[in-house]
Amino acid sequence: MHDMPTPNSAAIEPLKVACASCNLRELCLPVGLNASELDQLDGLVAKRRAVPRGEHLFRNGERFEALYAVRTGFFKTCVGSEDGRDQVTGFQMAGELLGLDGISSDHHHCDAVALEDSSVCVIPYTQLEGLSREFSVLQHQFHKIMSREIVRDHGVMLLLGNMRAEERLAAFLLNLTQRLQARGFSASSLVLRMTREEIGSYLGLKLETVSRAFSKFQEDGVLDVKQRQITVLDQPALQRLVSNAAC
Amino acid sequence: MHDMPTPNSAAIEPLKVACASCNLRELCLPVGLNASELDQLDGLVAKRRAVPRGEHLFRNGERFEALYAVRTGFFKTCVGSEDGRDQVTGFQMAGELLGLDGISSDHHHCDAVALEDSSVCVIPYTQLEGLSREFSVLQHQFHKIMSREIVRDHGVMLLLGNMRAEERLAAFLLNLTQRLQARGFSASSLVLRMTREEIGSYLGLKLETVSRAFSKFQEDGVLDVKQRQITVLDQPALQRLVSNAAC
DNA sequence: CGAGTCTTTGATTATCTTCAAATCCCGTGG
DNA sequence: CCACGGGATTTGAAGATAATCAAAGACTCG
Repeated sequence: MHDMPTPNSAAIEPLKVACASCNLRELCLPVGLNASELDQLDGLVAKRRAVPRGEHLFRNGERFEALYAVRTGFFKTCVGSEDGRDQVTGFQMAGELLGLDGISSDHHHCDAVALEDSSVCVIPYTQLEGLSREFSVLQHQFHKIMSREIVRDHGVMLLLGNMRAEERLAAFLLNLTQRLQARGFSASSLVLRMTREEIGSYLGLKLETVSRAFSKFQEDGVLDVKQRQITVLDQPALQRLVSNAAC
Repeated sequence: MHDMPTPNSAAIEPLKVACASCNLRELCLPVGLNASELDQLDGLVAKRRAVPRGEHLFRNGERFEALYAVRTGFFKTCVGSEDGRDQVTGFQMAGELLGLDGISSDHHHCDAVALEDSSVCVIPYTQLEGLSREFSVLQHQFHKIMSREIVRDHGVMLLLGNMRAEERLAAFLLNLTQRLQARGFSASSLVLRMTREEIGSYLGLKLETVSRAFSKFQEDGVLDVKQRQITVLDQPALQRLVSNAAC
């Protein structure tokens, strides 16, 4: 036994990470907290965990103990149908919370997988409940995050229920660029961390259909597509596709 | 002006309704509370509101003030795409909570419409946050309800993304009968409160497709369909359809 | 009883999936 | 440094599923 994290399992780092100095604090759980409250939250978020690309942060059925805030990297969550094939339910980037589904039954209801080398803050759930009984701002922020997830899911249901392939892909790309922009990245240039198949699973499409939609956007001069390197050339065109959905 | 509720607007009844004596307390927010806690929750849930069939309980964009627990009746919630057509995101029956989407931004993000004459308990949200800071059991129960909604939504995403028409309808009917059974109704006989179009909107299908799926189930002896009166004749067949989905 | 809504059913069409094969790309090891 | 291997992506052709269009029939509510 030695101190190095084993290369093939998610390493636990007992490293202290201060929410107070985290550049994600305006996107994450600490929104609105004052200095003293931040300090107490930091006492709770004592652990960080590294998750190498391709590894699970947690699996469907595992006991739920903590929420995870993405610090760096990129995740997908998927639920599995009983026979094996699965549905990607979301992609999570820095500042977003993973594991909310686990509260309902003390067990996780989906898999969370890192799509690139990532690290997360571990937020022990019982302690979070305790602290949010003390600080109404934290309580409210936590509730807002859960509610936002519900609103997001309803948006995905609208997408899956009413939109056609190209409209779905347009909505997906706009959503991604918006979130990247909120984190200081370009609104027009992005590198996809997921495969066509994972995009397809999220959008309720087969990978070939996703690929064809990308090609169509390329032909139409809406996107420049170089494998996973995407440049948005005509954002209004994407917007129009989404707005005119289900006409 | 007179005391009668106006027939075309949801009436406000200042009637005291005791959670403590409500036969839904094992399905609703009060789960796990002791007598004294129940009493305090009752102090908060002071109002009941009647919503006639076809009326809105709240609308997309309205200010969010309170959650609503369905006391009697049946609701649908829908989100609208920008152009007009909308997606039903859920059907709610007795003991289920409406309005959770509103927490995220202090405004409702969907419409809630009564599908039959209904009544709800009004739960002022700020007060609920206050009380759940005092009672950890209430707090946890509330979190579980939000988390359960997220898990449910992920299930719908799986349905919309991976299942074919008949599989979707089977999953829908099994879900309905399970919830009705939990409320003491028959697991094999039910009256649909929604139109084929509303079912279709929820399932991402057109009303004709829903109708054809019902006819197919009737032919195959899986269901007896008399308009909205449905009898499940072969529940295992429905289960198989759902389990084998996306093979 | 009648109007209007809801539902069913048939025929045709659009969209997406499936199957298949070629190509691209990245990391690895020689 | 370059060739190789395997996963990822693109593209084409054929087939399946659900949408659309259309019309008739059934039920509900006033």
